[in-house]
Amino acid sequence: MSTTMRQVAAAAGVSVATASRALSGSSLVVDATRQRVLRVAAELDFTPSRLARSLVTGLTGNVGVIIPDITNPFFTPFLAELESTLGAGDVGLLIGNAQESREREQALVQRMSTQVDALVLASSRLSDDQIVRAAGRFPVVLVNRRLGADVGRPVALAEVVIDIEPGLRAAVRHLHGLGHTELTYLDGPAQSWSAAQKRTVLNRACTELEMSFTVTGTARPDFAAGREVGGAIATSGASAVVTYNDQVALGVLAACYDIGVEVPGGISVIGCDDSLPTGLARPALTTVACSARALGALSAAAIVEPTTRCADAVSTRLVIRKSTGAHLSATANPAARVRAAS
Amino acid sequence: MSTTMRQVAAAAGVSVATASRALSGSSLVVDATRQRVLRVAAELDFTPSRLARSLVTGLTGNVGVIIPDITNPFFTPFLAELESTLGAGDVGLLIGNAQESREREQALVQRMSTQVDALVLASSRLSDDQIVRAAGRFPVVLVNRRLGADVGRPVALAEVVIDIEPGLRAAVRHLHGLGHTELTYLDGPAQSWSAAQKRTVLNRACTELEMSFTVTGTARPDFAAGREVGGAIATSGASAVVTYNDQVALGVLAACYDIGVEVPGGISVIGCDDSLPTGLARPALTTVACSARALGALSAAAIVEPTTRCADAVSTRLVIRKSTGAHLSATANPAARVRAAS
DNA sequence: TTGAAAGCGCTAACAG
DNA sequence: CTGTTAGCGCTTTCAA
Repeated sequence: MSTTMRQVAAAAGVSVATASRALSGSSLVVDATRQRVLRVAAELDFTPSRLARSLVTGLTGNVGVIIPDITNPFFTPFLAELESTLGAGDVGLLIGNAQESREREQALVQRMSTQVDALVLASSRLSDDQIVRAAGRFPVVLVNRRLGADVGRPVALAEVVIDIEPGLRAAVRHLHGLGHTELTYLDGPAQSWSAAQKRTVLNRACTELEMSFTVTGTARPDFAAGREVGGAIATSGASAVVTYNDQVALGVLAACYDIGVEVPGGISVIGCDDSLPTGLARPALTTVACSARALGALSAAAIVEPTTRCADAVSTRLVIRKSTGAHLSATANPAARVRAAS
Repeated sequence: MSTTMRQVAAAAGVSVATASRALSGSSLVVDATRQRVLRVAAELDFTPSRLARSLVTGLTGNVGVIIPDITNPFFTPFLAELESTLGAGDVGLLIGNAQESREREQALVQRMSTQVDALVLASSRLSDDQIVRAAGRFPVVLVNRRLGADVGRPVALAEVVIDIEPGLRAAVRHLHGLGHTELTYLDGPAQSWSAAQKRTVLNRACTELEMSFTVTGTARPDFAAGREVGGAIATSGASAVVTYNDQVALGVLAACYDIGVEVPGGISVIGCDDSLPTGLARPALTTVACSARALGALSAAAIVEPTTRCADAVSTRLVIRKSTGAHLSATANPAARVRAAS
């Protein structure tokens, strides 16, 4: 065991109460005493036990964050921002990786429940019910997800979402303006709220512009998954694809390259997030930009000052680069888009 | 506050001690009683306080992990593996992002010290001294870093490293066999132990094969940094580059593409880690493969069974793909490698 | 300004 | 098998 406050108090010739006050910077202790206690504490390499302190104060000083997949590069800047913002206020982060599993996520919530002051659920795969129940035990910040309209919203629940509609609508308008009459959406995880959200918005936007709309699923929202299905989409007659995120789009780009479909000549590709470093995608990816860091900052704010009970949202906008272009061969045989070389 | 064990005990008509025993699955309680306690606990939605339990047992059930940059895609599979392995044994993970700063890392160690059973320091930027001191307070697993030979090794310290030498040597031999007579190493963070390690090994290997060796630094070990310096290297007469990691290599590839230097025609590029999904790099990247997940598994093992005090290591091997090729124009003007188009 | 004492929620002897 | 008792290390009344 390490040094306890009792030892410090003894060594400094004061009571534990006084030592406690001195260490916590209370004004109810005369300066000379404080100095002495502090010096002794330093000499003894004393670190106060958070556990004991938490037990009596009821505050732990850390917040839990649960994400579906720590391997997903969208979440790491989110976490980094959350951590640096919160860390400045000396709160620690307990990070849980739910691995896209509801059971695992629930287990993590359970496990964290007694050692955090608040919980951030990012892209949660839990049911509305489970979330409401959690929010009954401690403050919850729901990120990139909104509760159904029918459930009673608990007081201790904040929602931080991505306002995807403007960006996504701009994307559809952009494609429409380029002469595309159809759109394929390469979807994300089945349980994902934001995937459903994107589906809905795209569907509506396409309907309004009289474009046909198709949804195709992927196993996981990553490069490999995009690459797996990208080829089939490119050769199936699709002229424009919007993907769940940039990783998937990158995979589609790679697939197109593999089979010799030109982008944007043969097919236009639009990603989501703008999470890729400049120059990584070839051609440069047109995408619905949305800052993961901003999402993290907003989430942190929702914890620090739970004043604003209204739903916060980070904005999105279309960033047009080189992966989208005019729809040239509307009536041509899809196979014609495949270069002879392939 | 939530339900306490005292309330459960009262409702079940037993003492707290019995309730505690029933809940912790002790065999010293008759089955009927246990059932009753368990039922009541479930009804009251009771979750035992980890804090209180930890305070008395001295065990927290969580381990801390500190990494220099959570945004670095090498660490996320490492974390994922660590978490899933450890999580199976019901231990929680406290993750700290040191942001490449020694001060911040030390602060995290301090903060975690009273709420973890062990600490994993990955690619630590701390001084040997600080690490030894930490290991004096609780078990430490040092990952991708080794203490200097002169410091007294504490008992509670395990080292898990990457055995980079075989892979890196194979890389140099590979280039030598291809006719390259010089090698440029694009280095990682200044404080990084593994960067120094790579420098040393490459230098030695080059000397042995009578190849000239140059080291160039980057700001951060990521794509953007690689892209920034990649162009200068490609046009400066270098015929072969080994990078600190795959992200940097990817940046170099992008830079070469930008300025029109062919890979491997104009320059050969070798990465480290093999962390990129298949098909991401164009051309496919020759790399010194090393599994971050294996590193995570080994680290987890070092915590679960601290039996093996010997240094564990994950192996590396050269994976030859398409980014390395014969050194064609040994005497030609470097500028000649730049395509006319650029 | 300081100290003594109570207690946060739980576990672990020790009796019964 | 079960209850009583004593703390784990700290904060916080309440007195002095």
